[in-house]
Amino acid sequence: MHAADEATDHVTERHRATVARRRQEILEATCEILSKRGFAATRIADVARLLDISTGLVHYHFATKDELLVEAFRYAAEAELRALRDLAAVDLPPRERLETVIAEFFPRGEFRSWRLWIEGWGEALRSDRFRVMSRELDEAWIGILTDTISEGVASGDFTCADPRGSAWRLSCLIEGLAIQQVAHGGTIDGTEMRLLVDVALAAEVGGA
Amino acid sequence: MHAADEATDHVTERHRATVARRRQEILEATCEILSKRGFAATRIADVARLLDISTGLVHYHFATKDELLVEAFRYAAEAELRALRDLAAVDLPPRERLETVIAEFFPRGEFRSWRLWIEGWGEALRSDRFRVMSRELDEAWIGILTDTISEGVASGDFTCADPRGSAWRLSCLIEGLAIQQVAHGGTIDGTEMRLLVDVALAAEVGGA
DNA sequence: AGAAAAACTGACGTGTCAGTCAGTTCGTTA
DNA sequence: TAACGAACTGACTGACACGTCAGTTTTTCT
Repeated sequence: MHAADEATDHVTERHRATVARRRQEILEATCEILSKRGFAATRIADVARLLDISTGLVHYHFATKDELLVEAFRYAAEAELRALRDLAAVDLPPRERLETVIAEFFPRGEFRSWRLWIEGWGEALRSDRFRVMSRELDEAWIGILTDTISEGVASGDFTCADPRGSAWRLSCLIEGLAIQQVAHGGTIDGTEMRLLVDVALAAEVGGA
Repeated sequence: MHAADEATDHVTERHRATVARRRQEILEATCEILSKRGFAATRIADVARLLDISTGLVHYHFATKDELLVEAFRYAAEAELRALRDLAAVDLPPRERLETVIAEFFPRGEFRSWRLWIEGWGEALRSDRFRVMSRELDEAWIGILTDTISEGVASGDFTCADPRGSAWRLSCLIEGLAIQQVAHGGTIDGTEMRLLVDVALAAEVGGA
């Protein structure tokens, strides 16, 4: 299920791909390159080489580089959001659900998603399409968080006067801390980050 | 004292500039372009045109584009940090000092600084020089904030068990909210942002 | 004044990369 | 199996921007 595995799979089996399949492969590969090189330094040729296809084929599926990058970002964003939604729907006590969802949001591993979001904010400064996407993604995430908190309040597990406000504060706090960890390279490590967020969490929804 | 004014000044008076003067002009102009176009799309020619000088002259002062961008970022960062330090040193009651410093840190006007920081995080993902700079800037800012809180605790104005932790939480919260305002274009406006931060502030150092 | 140094110009060389296109391979349908 | 169209190739081009450099103008020094 990992990106690199999928890519190699389709290099080894030499069949031609359907449009839908190939598009997805290209989007996946583009995300990979994107999170390594960034938007500006990502070249069509990089994506093509990773999949062992021609640059022409990339243009066969995506008219312009801009379209490719926008679609790739959307592809990653929607996958991430789906994962968060699924976790928020799991049948668990509110506090554990909130824990799980927040844990998923935290930077982990190679930080691929977070690298993309950070890049995305930069693009959003200038591109309407990116601004709208990045914003919608964030608002959907806030919605999930707000609902999870509200349900905890309803069940009496949480104490919180303003779930939406708390959701914004928690989300923005985590975003800021993620920047420290991902972009600044360990000013704050995972453990410290957990501790800092736990204190805020207790203040927002009541102690564990 | 505004960038554009300075630039025009030196177009009208036709004397040649000293190295120090010209360097500063170029850095100022570069920041201007940078916050508008971003790192990737900023061209030497843009900077030259803004100052009405040749591209050759820009290279006369800065060997490579990379050096120019790094220096420009550092120039902006240090100016911002100086402003924050000055405000933190003003002789006022702790709470008002904290208010003033945080107000300066908030996004205002055209968001020039915040646009630069957001861009800078993206660069920091890949460039050691940017990572170090951006990180040092942030740590210095946390230092200012921590000291201001600690002094308030010492004077009995604040109640705070962990000034450094509170400083990190407040700073990261503001960074996250700034992203919403600057990159996402008003998901959260200035007033909402104030309210959200005020609640956190009360939780961190005690109510007003 | 004359020489030397500093500030500055603008045309040019060079490498890069998005996007095009004429042609090729492969799978499917009749 | 022949024909047709979808998937694919890779060489080419046109634009663009960094960095160079030979030469020019201005200032400073003696």
